[in-house]
Amino acid sequence: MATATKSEVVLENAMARKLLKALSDPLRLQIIESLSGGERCVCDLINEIGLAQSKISFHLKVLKDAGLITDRQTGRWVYYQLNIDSLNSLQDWIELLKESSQQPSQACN
Amino acid sequence: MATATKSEVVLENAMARKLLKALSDPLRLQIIESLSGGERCVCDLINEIGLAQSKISFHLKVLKDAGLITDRQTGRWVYYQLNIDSLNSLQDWIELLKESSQQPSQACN
DNA sequence: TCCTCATATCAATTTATATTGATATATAGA
DNA sequence: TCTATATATCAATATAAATTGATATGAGGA
Repeated sequence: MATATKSEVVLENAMARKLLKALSDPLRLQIIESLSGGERCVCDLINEIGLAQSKISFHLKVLKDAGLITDRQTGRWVYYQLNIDSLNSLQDWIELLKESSQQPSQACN
Repeated sequence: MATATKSEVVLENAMARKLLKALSDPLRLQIIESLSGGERCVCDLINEIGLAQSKISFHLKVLKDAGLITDRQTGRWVYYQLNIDSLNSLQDWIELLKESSQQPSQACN
């Protein structure tokens, strides 16, 4: 069983909060799922998902601010990619939840 | 590496959507984190989190509807508990994302 | 039966978030 | 330098979600 100090848990929670918020929109999930197929430029996403460019850009920014994706510019194109580290963090957070809920339960009242 | 059929992936996605939405609120995360310490009745949560009862009840409903928690009534008390299965589903969904992003990337344009 | 307590629900309001359409920026090529 | 293209940003609006305070439900005990 992994161990985590209290301050590590607090950090995990803060990060999880940010990631979960960013993942709470269906359109952003579509983007994430698309990016799980590999790096894509914005124009690819626009074609694939079939939505307004400003909309896609807006949601890409939210995902990027949360650390879920990274970008890289080449000429006029900007390529976006999943950030696997952030997915690992989220998995770790869930793992911690599961672990602590397996401990003997507290008295209630 | 785990394998998943296309329809399984679609199901995973639909479930992930629901779970992530429910986890996108800070108060609900507090509740989840509290429940990770074991089963709690509503009054415990109210004391622990220090917020209005209607607020707590509202968010508990959201979490329950998403399948993240279960409840059990004893007399006048209702006890809530984390649903580990839902956490496993979420982990699986993240795992799928990670796996597919490790495959050779698609041509872009 | 009546009262109290734990919890749920509801309507009104507030607050947060997403969408839209337009415009700005910046790069590449003519 | 001028034009076309890719992407980002912004103000206005629309939509969705959370909060509040009040009331309803339903169980247990007097």
